[in-house]
Amino acid sequence: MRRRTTGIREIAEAASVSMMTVSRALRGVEGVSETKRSEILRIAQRLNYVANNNARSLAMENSRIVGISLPTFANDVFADVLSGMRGTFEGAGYSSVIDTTEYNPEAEHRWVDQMLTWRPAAVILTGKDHSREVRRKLRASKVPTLEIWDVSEDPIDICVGIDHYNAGQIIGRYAVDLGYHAPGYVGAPLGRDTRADARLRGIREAFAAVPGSRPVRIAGRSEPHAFGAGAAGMEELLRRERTDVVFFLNDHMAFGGMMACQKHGLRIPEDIGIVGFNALDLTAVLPLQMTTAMTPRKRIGVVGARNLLARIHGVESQRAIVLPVHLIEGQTTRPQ
Amino acid sequence: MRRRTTGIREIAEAASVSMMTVSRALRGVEGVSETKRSEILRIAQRLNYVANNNARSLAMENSRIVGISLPTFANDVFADVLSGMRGTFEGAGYSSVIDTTEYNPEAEHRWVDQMLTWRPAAVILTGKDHSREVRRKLRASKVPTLEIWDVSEDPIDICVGIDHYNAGQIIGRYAVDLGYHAPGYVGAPLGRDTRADARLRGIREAFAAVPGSRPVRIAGRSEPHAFGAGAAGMEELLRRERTDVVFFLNDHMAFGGMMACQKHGLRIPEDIGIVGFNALDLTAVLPLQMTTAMTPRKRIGVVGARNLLARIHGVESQRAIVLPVHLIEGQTTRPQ
DNA sequence: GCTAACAACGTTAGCGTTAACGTAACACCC
DNA sequence: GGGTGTTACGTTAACGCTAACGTTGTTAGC
Repeated sequence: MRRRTTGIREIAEAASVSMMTVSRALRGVEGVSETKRSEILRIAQRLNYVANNNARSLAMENSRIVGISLPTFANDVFADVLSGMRGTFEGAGYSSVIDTTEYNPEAEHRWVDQMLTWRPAAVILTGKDHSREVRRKLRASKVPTLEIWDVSEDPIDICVGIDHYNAGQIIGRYAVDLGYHAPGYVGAPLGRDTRADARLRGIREAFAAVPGSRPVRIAGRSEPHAFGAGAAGMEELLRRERTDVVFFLNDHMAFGGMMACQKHGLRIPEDIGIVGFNALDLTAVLPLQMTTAMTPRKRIGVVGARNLLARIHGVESQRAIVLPVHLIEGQTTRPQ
Repeated sequence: MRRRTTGIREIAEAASVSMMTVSRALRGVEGVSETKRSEILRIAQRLNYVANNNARSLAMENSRIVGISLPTFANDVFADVLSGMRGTFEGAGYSSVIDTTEYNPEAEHRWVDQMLTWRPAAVILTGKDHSREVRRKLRASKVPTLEIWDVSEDPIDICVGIDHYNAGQIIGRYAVDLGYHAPGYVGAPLGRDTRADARLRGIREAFAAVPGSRPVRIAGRSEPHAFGAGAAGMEELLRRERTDVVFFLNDHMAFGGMMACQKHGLRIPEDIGIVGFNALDLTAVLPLQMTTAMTPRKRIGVVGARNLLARIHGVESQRAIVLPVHLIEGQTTRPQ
């Protein structure tokens, strides 16, 4: 039985020191003279040494991995959140392992099971709605857990996000104040994206409070591609009944909806109002500035990562952090 | 010194069998009677057993992880490629660990170093251009390696992608055939995205072959957001000189460019032609079907993953696979 | 009734690393 | 010169799991 790969034992032999000294030298912890350390590093390099993280994580009973679960990559929102988080983690020496659930709770459950077998330093989930089992397992594992994008009064551990219901109210009330009274909504099928559902409730609430307003008509599309789904949802709404303002799940869908309106000869905002969500890059280049809500996506990532790092290091902090959403009064709704 | 977590030893004691039997039962390999297997699984469940992948990977000297390196998440192209790959891997019991390099070769190098410490079952890189060290380390590690999106005559191991130079020629020649002769290009700064650079060379080549054509004027933007970058690049081009057709790095940038044209009162396609790339979802909802090139993104993912799996299982296959790109003759260039 | 074959287990020896503890050498201080 | 630190190491025993091989019991075949 022969050794095949070079490990710290081989380095130790080559340097005539103990394995422990090599381990210390490679990790950069104290207890080794600078002379020896640099010699050991040189030898490691020469032997093409590649550390074995599996062995390290086993010995330390915890890995420097942060697991991140997102619903989808096909959404600029999560690209922004990620870019906010990744930098912070990498700076602190953690690697992130990302996966998507495609809005499927079972996939999330499987992912958590799989993730925990790696003994991660922390876990990040999207949203506040998780199966009872997922919550139980994460809490039992004692792994620091961060929930992002949505906020909960009873997070698994800590959470950072926005209040989606309130965001819905904000854009809903704005439309109400502009005199709209026949609202429509185009999003995903109910139950799929619970954050979007919460916003819809906020919008409904805003209109329900006004006498003479019709309830919000909804059309839900589950296509993976936002632009097409927005256009298709708008078409469906147009076929079914007249609305004077339509809210969309996000800006990309809203743009798809605008294109459908244009195709049908509807002028924006004269004939119909359009309200997006998120204030994505797209909205800035349109000839009509879109009415939408600016969500602090990058900040959610940064604040979340920072708090989670503190949590990993044992610092207790605020369990739930709500970041503000700002309305953008654009030109796709009628002027005041 | 006490045991804290429950491992297969605890299960073995509770079930009055050896650790090895538990290991076999949990892994679902043969050598255990069905009666015992189900009993062991029940006990494992009851004891809240969570497998330890670090220990398993250490013992097996290889993990069931596939590392995937992408340039960015802020690009629908890679979301499509990913969705094509992920399904295949998960079906085969592999987890994917995704990271982005943000087009930075050093970040890629660091990522490879980090990845190899996990002893992955395979590694996937984007593009064919990697530092000499990265190539050496991956080859020395014997880890099956797949390069996607671009193709190379000398891949590290295997590759699946499209011929970007040829794709550039295809859209370039199409524009030449339509009679355009003052071309422009809006993309990323040269050297950042080597695939886009190859396409630009193809476009240039197409125009260079035609007498009377001006060389391609270029504008490069490095903003992370495609729509804004496309608009800004177009503005820059308009400020500098007249062009009769503009190629963009991708469809989203092209749309940004179209909006800039509209702002300046330029009609499409009467005053200026617009050519995108990728045939993303967006192009289907526009009132003017965009002239672009359809790239087989999902198929790259599927074919790549399948070939890589074969490679993991020791099956030798074609080292380089080139998939076709189809021109979409839209309405943002003048009719024939 | 003996052997061969096989299924169903158990034993042993690692996998590469680190934590915890031990030790030798030397300095320092009255 | 005895006690007390401090620095720079070394030794030992895990960490949780699996590969390889060994053992036992049962059945089949003649």
